[in-house]
Parts: sequence; C-alpha cells; structure tokens
Amino acid sequence: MLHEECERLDPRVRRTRQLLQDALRKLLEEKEFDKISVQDITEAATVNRATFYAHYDDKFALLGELIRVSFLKLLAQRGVQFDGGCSTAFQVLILAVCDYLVELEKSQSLSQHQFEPFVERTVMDQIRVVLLDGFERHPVERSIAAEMIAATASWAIYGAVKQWVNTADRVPAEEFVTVAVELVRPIVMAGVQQPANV
Amino acid sequence: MLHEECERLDPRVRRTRQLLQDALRKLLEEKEFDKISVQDITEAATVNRATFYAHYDDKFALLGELIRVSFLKLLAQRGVQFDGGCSTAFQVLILAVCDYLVELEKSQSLSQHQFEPFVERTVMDQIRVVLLDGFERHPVERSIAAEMIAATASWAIYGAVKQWVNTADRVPAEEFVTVAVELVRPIVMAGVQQPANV
DNA sequence: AAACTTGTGTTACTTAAGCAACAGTCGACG
DNA sequence: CGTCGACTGTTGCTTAAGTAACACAAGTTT
Repeated sequence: MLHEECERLDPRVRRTRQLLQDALRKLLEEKEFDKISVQDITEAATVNRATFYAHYDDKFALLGELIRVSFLKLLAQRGVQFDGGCSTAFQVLILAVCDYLVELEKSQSLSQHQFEPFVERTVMDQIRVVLLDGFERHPVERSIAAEMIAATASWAIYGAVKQWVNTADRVPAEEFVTVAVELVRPIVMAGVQQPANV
Repeated sequence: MLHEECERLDPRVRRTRQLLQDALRKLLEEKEFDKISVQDITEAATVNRATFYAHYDDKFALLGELIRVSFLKLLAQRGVQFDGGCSTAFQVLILAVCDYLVELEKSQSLSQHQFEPFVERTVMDQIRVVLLDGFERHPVERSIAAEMIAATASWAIYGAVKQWVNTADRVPAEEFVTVAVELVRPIVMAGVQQPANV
C-alpha cells in the first residue's frame, strides 16, 4: 500500500524527494523550522527551487512527509504488523508512539509552539492510517465503520501518550502501555459483532 | 581553471557525478575495487547505468576522478598555492603527497597489486597538473618548456615520496621533505634565466 | 556442447529536473 | 510614505537522466 506505489515511482522522483527530506532533516539540526526557507532546503538538497514546488506545496508539506516517513520507519523497525496477534500489535504501536513523542520532545527546532500542533496532527493522522490499514487487512463484522473506529482510537492513543509524556515523573513506557491498551480496547471493540482477538 | 568550469556545469551533472563518486567511495570501504561492478555503483548512487556511461568510460575513469578530487581537496585544505613564497609551496605540496600516500597505503581495496599502478599514475599526473598550473600563473623566463619541467618534477616528487613510504623505519615526513625539496629544486630551476625565489 | 547467468557498452525515445523570468507578498529601513 | 531586499509561487522552454531493448563477452551449470 505504501511500498507498492513507491517502488514503481520514477527513480528521479524518489531521489529528489529523498534529497529534499534529507536536506530538511539536516537543516532542522541546526536551525528552527521557521528560520528555514524553501531556498535553503533546495540548496542543501542540490535541487532546483521550481522542482521543490513540483513535489510539495510548501515546506509544511515536506515536513509532514518527513514526520510520516520517520514515524513509519520506527514502526517498521519494531515490526509493527496487524498480522499476528492483534493484542500485542496495539501494545507495540502505542509503545512506538511513546518513544516517538519522547524523541520529539528533545528536538529544539520542532517543539516551537507555532509548529507543535502541526507536528502532532501529522503524527496522529499517521496513527489513524496505520490503524485503518490494519483493520482493512483483518476485516471484522462491525456495526460501526472502521474509519470511525480508527479516527477515534488514533486520537485517543495520541491523547493518552501525550498526557503521559507531559507528566513530570512518568512511569516507564512499558507500564504505561498496559494501562493505555485498556483505555483503547473499548473503542476498538465497539460495535464488533463476534468476539475478536483484539 | 578547475572551479570556473565546474561552477557553470549543469547542477544535475554535478550532482550525478558527486553521487557516483560518493557511491564508489562508500563501496571501496567494504569491497575491493575489482569486486565492484558498474551496476553496484549506479545502484548505490541511485543513478541509471546508462547515465554512468554518459559521464565516464568505465569504472577506472570514475576511480581516477575520485583520486584527483580527493588529492586536490587535501591540497586545498592545506592552502597549497603558488601565489606567495614558492619555496614553502613546494614543501607543503610534497608533505601533502607524503600524507596522501600514507593514507593510500592503509586502504585495503586500492592497494591491490593490479590497481596500484593506476592509482599511482593518477596521483602523479595530478601533481604534474598542479605544478604546471603554478608555473603558468607565475611565469618565469626559461630555456626549457614548463611542461617538461612539470612532468619531470612530478615524477621525481612521486618517486621520492614513494621511496620514503616504502622505507621500513622512515624518518618523520617533515624531515624527509627538507631533503626532497633539495632533490627537486635543481629540476625546477633548470633553464631559468633570471634568479627566481623557487 | 548448449543453455543459463551476469555484466558491459550502446541506442532511440520518454520523462523529470533546471533555468530564467515574472508577478506577488512582506518586513526593514531611511 | 516609498522602495529596497529577500522570499514565494508559477510558467514555457531547454537539457540531462531514466528506460528498455539490443548485441556482445566471460564464466557457470547441466
């Protein structure tokens, strides 16, 4: 679903986007996001400015892509799949969100108040996509649409993790996850006709 | 002479060559040169194989470029220029050759017997170019062509340094350089009509 | 020996990236 | 106030990179 469309893309397109993402990632290590211009990015990427606009509407779109990709990479590293036992998949997913948000907190350039909502929204939405993707691959009889479940659960997961991250003396992530799973379970199970292993 | 033609080059060309050079450099860290195919290089560079041949005749041509560039980079770092006092310039040049050959000796992938001559020849020839470039920027009345002087001196310098590198318990590079300069001086001074500061 | 396999060079054709120029926004500065 | 400077988007046209196909060579496998 992600790789299939990616692989048949023109190699130049893949490379250009990769270069732009790498450039922005590098610039974010030294500058704050609002101090980075499209010009800066394209220069660092050795790509023409016009080419940038052929791929992204603006630097926010690129940042969004960057966040999505890095988040998905984190998931892939941990082998998050909704193939095997689903109960563990949720744990791993939430744990990944924990780690991602902890990492994000450390980043100077992205925790600027003006951009935090954008970043949060992007991560959250990607959680939704991952959930929905999982539901579609493992269909279950429901009285409520999977889209609705995914949307609700993703907000819930993000909200819970966010709350955990903001806690001053927070419990270990592993411990928190067991609690969070219990919070999310009712959402996921809502409207399920026959008992599932979630 | 090098940067002028380089800067007005199409950015795509510059980038492609850079990618190919980086790819080969990276592959050389893990494989020997003869185990590396053009395919390997182009894959690592995210460049099409046909594009490779639009820039280089074969992988040797790319290797040559790689060597030239890295050698020139070394010189640039040390600010080797024939603008100021020429006597010091020769010292710095020879010292740079020392360091470069010492580095080269460590490299597994390039000290294979089959390719060593090629590498040596490339470095040597680049010394010649640097010398000739220096002569052309600081013209002196000579009865012998600058091309001839440059060619002779470059072989001499390389030969001396090579001998030094091969010595089991060699003296420090700085000490060797003072000797080498004395060896090279007569060549450079040959046929000079009026006394120069070389 | 014949049939694969893997890599090399080369080609005509397609597609994406680069360029230069333009109009537009926005803040800084005299 | 204006106008300067830096940045943003957008456009037709140019140029380089990508593709797939080919012939060829050298080494394996059957």
